[in-house]
Amino acid sequence: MQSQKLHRLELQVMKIVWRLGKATVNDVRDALTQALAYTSVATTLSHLEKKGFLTHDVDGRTYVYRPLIQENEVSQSMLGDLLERLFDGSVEQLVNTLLETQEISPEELERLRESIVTYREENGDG
Amino acid sequence: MQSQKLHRLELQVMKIVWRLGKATVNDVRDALTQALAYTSVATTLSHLEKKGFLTHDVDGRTYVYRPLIQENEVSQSMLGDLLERLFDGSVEQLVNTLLETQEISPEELERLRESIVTYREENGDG
DNA sequence: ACATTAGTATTAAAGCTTTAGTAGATTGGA
DNA sequence: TCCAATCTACTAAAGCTTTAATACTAATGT
Repeated sequence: MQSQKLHRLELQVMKIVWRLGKATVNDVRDALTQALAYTSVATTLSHLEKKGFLTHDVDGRTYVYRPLIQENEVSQSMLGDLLERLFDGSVEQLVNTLLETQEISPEELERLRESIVTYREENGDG
Repeated sequence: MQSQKLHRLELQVMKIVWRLGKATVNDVRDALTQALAYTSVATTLSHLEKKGFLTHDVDGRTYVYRPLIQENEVSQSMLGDLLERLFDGSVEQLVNTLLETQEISPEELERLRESIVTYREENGDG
């Protein structure tokens, strides 16, 4: 299995493909917020395919790319990586940093608390 | 203010300097897990200084580096960056991904819950 | 058939971090 | 004084992503 780490542009592009389900170069290009040459997008898609994140079907002359890896898998991998590198694996430290920094509404805090309680009931000492 | 984003080696080095409070090239080199040439470490420290993360005092001929930025500041910045890029700013999504992936003990779950409740009381609707 | 359009493949430049060699300077010991 | 050790400064190579130009190919319209 490859590293599952995506760089800035690669991640942007993957996010678009995940959202659309499948996408051509132009689909991706149109969805990007920044202006990029057609060939730049094509190269990036090609790289992502070579790295095993995408594959393509052919429609006429056009490549239609689709994900070979799920967004969740990449999210978990990259978040886990940051957890190690930044917080020495301490989930608590990470969450506390999050609480300190982000402005979180009471409603979201309540949902967070519920998530934790639910998770604890499902996996915990029960 | 600069970007406050540190790359792999830069972060490793900063972590050592943060931990030690101040450090020479050899201090950092000894603390690194991987073997690196003296000059590689020196160059990295020099880069970090140029970027404004460190400064140095002179002790004899030797530079003694010390942080100009706190670990917490960098952690917040980099975590916030990942939050945006990976989870579109949704703290909930991030935390849920964390819960799914990491094996968290019942004790740690309880502490997480308490953190959230405490935070809510301090900042919330109260 | 031919020109135009719209694709992909190839190649490479630009910009970045990482890594380290070499040179120059300074200190300390014999 | 001179040699060895040790430090920084300078330079640059290697490896990476990003960006895009150019070349080539296939389809389309007239």
